[in-house]
Amino acid sequence: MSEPRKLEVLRAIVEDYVHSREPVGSKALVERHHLGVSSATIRNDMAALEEEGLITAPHTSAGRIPTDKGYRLFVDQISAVKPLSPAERRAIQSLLEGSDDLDDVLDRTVRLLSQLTNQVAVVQYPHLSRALVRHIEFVLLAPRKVLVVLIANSGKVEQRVIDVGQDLGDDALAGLRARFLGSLAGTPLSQLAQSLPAVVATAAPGQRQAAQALAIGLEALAQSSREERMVMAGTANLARSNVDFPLSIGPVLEALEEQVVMLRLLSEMAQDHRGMAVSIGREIPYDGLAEASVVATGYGPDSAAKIGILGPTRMDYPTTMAAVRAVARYLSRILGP
Amino acid sequence: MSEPRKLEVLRAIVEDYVHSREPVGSKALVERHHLGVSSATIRNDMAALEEEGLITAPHTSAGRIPTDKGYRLFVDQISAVKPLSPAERRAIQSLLEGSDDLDDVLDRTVRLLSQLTNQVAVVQYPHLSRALVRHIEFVLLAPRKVLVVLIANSGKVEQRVIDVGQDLGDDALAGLRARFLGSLAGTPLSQLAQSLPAVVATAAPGQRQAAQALAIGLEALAQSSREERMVMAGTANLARSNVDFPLSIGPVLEALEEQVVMLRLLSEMAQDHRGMAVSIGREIPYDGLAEASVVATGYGPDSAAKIGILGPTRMDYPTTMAAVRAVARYLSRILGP
DNA sequence: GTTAGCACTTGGGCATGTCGAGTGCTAAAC
DNA sequence: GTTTAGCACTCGACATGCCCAAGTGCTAAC
Repeated sequence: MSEPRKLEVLRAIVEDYVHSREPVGSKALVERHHLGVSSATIRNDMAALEEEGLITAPHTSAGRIPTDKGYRLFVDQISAVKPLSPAERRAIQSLLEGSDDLDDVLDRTVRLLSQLTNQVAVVQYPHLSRALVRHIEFVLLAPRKVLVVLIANSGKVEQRVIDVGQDLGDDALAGLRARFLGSLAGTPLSQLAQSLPAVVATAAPGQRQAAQALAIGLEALAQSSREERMVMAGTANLARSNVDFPLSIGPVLEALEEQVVMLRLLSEMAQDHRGMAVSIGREIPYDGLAEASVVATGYGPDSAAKIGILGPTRMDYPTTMAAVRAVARYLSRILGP
Repeated sequence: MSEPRKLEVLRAIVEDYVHSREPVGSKALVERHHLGVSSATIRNDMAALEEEGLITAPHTSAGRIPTDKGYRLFVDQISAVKPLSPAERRAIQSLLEGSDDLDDVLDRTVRLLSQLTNQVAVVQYPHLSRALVRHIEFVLLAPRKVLVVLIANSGKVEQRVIDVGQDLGDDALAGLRARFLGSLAGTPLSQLAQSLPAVVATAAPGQRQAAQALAIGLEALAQSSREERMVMAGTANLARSNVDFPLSIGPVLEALEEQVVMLRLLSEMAQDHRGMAVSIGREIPYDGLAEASVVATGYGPDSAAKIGILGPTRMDYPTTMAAVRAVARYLSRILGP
């Protein structure tokens, strides 16, 4: 019983099963693939693979299907990332060019990726922790309500309405703005919290309370831009692969809607030597996604933010990985410096 | 055959069917409701109702289920909007208080509404057409790239990066900003387009090109804040009511994702005398939503923006309408002046 | 206008039987 | 030692036939 052939059999099982959604038997295998041995031999190999926990039989006299572990081995050792078709490359290129607004780019990107893969696509907003303060704006909305706007050099804008706790004139507010902006322009968002007290201390005593409130508002903004967000597209694809989620897609939709879950998941995925991160089935520490897999990769300057797809474990990993990687690369290029 | 009793029969059919999801027959009807007549009489009434197209039988020897038209009559003439339970009122109140950031309020609101109704909840961002220009900010990102920020008195912020087409210093940009802001502060967003050319005309000839580009950017921002957005929650509820969407929920998810569809739908729904807007099944001019109903109502100062839910036609309209209305009222109060 | 009674329709559930795919095992062949 | 052929066995998928309960529509009587 040769080891290479066993892997070959696993590969064939994964490919056939992904293609047909039906448990694949020994006979069908020798017919569809020219393995050069008889079905009986394959049966022996399959028994060994089952012994190792790589495949399993849904019931006694059915073919075998890959387990999570089987997919894992397949992804790690067997499959090669398929190149995209020229048509797909063109689609990516044409769809992502001609727009420089961040929201817009990300929106187009997820839609594209979901169409390309027929799965649910997700993309994290780029991290801003190493972004710098570009501009600060205070706008008086009502006697004590101030709209605080924080603009980063990345082009990201965060805003919030806060109650300053004391009446404040336009002039006083402008003065505070100048004070804050003068001290903080160019400060990394990540260090904003440390720098704020010093600024507050320089404010006139009569404005101290307001200055304090504004500082808290700014800190919250810097915080909330580090606390990430994501965009998503293609949830309708889940319905198509209804059959692949035995329990119904409810829990999956819940997970997707609870963005915190997805964001943590994406953040914690480790990339392999190819730069791809793949989590399969129960490897994902979230019950609702026990039948799902996530394929993701980093993008942007330091590859800190992730883009990826979520689909059933029974998925065409090579093609999907190729699409994710290609889209991530184009996205990096567009957002690039 | 009395007309009032026929309506009563329709009411009973709708209520039972919504409750049990099973076609309801004449015998079960007289048992569950004390109608004071025999099943044979009910059969006659049902035949008449079917004649009028208000109910239909899935197959020969099954009970009847309401048609879209039947639901419509039920909603318009028979049902009374149920009052919410005190617990629900409390839930609404406690969940929506303690936050003044628009995004946050809307996010909490949809989540709440989707939980309350067990349906998909959607809410339009408030219209800004009658909002006024509060503040304008230009930030130089790169030699020719300017981030244009438009802040309305409603607290809404819109931003975009534009290419001004010529190199511009910080000082020049500040000058342009003062010029724009001086002329436009307080202008309704809806009239921004008309006012812009005059401002551009006052710019120094050397900055004319940039001023023009900035004006176009501002106009686009005013436009894009009228072009509305929406927030959504509770899509997982669709999976629960899987059975009610015979074809699968795919098309429904597609419609929801294609926000343009939902926004048009919400905008075009007319409210009835109670202030509620209900679209049932095929009344919705979108094939994917043929099995769905939308219950919505306006909120905010002029009730221009809508909040509502989407679910299967087989839904508990009275309770749902009550929840939507209650949430809309609380939301109006919170956003109110 | 209402009721009782009855013949008729029909989908759903159930038991039964058959078929085919697929397995595991053993013994022989290479 | 590995591969192959053969065979008994298992089990789900499918078709068939059957019966039953629910429900209808109609007619005639109240």
